[in-house]
Amino acid sequence: MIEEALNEIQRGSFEIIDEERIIKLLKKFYESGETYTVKAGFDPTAPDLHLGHTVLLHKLATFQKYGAKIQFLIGDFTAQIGDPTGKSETRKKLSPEQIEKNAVSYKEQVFKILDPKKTEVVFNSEWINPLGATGMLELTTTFNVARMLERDDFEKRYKGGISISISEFIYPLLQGYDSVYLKSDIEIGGTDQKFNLLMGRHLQRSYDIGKEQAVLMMPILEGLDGVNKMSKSLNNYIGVTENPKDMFGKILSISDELMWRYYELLSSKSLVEIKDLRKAVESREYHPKKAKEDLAMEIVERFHSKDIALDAQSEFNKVFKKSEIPSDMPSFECEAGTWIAKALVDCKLAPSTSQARRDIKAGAARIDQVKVSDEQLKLEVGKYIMQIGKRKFASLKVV
RNA sequence: GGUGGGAUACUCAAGUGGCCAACGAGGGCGGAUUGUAAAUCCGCUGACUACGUCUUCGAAGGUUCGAAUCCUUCUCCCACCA
Repeated sequence: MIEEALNEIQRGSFEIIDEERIIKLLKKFYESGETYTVKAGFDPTAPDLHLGHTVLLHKLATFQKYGAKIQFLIGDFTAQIGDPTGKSETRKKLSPEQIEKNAVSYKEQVFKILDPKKTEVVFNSEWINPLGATGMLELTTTFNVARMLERDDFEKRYKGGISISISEFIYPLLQGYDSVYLKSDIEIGGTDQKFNLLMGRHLQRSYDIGKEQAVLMMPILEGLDGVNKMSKSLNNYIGVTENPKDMFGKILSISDELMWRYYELLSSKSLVEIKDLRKAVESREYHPKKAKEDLAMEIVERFHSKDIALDAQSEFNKVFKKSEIPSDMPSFECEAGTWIAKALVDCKLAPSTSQARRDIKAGAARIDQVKVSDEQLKLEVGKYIMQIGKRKFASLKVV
C-alpha cells in the first residue's frame, strides 16, 4: 500500500528531500487516517494555466489520493516583489479586485484536476501583512547574505555584476515563512524553486514549529519549441482552457523527442507502459505519429471529453492529412470590391496589408483552396474561404 | 560621491554625416519535402494600394541641404574607484 503510494508520488519527480518524512506521513495516514498538508504556491498574475502548471497539479492530485490536504497558496503578497528565480522584472502591484478575479479563474481551472474538498485556497498577504516591520525584521535575522549568495542564480548574477535588489533577498524568506505559518508537511514546486523550497525547511526550524517540511521538486516542462520552458510570454504553451482542436494540433506539432517528455510528465500511463511504447516506436513497430496521437487524445480528453477528443482528431486529419477545410472557422464580412490584402487583414489572417502582400507574393494565400496570384485582386460578392498557410482559415462573406 | 563606457528593430549584434528601413545571426512567418515531427533547401521579416510616401536607431531639443551617426540637456544601465 505505502509502497504503491510512494511510487506514484515519486513518479516523474526530479528530486525529493527528506523522503523519510513522506513515508512517515503515509504510514500515519494508512494506520490512523491522519491527514497531512502539502503546500504549493502560485502566482496570482497568471490565471491562465497551461500544461506546464498541470505537471505540479497532477502531483498534488496524487497526494490527495493518499491523504493529503492541499494548501493552494496564491502568492498575492510575494507577487509584488517578483520571484528572482530566473529572469524577472519587478511586477506591477495588483488590485485586490484583480487578485480576487484571478483567484476565481484559478479555481475554475485547477479543480479540473484537484479535488476541491481536499483543497484549501489561501492568500499569503493574509499573514504577511500583519507581520509588520517588526515581524519582517525578525524574519531577516534568520538568514545571512553570504548564504543567500550561495544560491546559484544570485551567485551568477553577483559575480557577473548583474544587479540584485534587496527585495529579492526577501522573496525566498517570505515564501519560506508561508510554510511556517501554514505548518506545511510537504511543499512541492519546480526544480527552479529548490532554494525557495528549502528556505521553508530552514525557517520552520528557526521558528521552531516542530516540523520540517519535506520537499518534492518536479521538472520544468518544456514548451512546444522543446527548448524553453513552457510559458505564456514565449507563446509556446498549451492552455488548459484552449479549444480541443488547437490543443490536439499543438500536441501533434511537438517534436518526437519532446513527446516522450510529455508522456512522462503529463500522461497517466505507467512508466513501464511508456517505456514499452518507446521501444515499439524505436523498433518501428509503432508509428511515432500514432504515439503522438495517443498522447494528444489522452490530454484533450482530460480537459474536455472523449467525444470531443475524437472530434478533434478527425478534424485534424481532415485538415492536415487530406488538406480539406476545417468544419468551422471564424467568419467575417466585408464589402464588394475589397482589395484582397485588406480582406486578409480584416479576417485577421495577416497583421498588416504589407504582410498580406508578402504572403500573397510567397504563394501562401488561398481563396477556396486556390492559390491567389493576383496581388491586386478585388473581391466580388459571394462567400469565400480565405486561407494563409496551412493552418490559418477564415470564412468571408462579401456583400 | 568621482571617473569612464553604453542604450540600435522580437532578441543578440554591425553601423561614427548622404550609398540606411538600417550588414549579420537567432527567432518568427511562408514555400518545397514530410508524419502540421526532426533535419535540409529556398523566400520573406516597419507601415501605407507602394519603383513613391510616412514613422523608426533610449527621450527632448539643436547644428546641417541632409543625422542612427555631430552638439546640448535629460532618463536608464554598466565598469572601475570611494
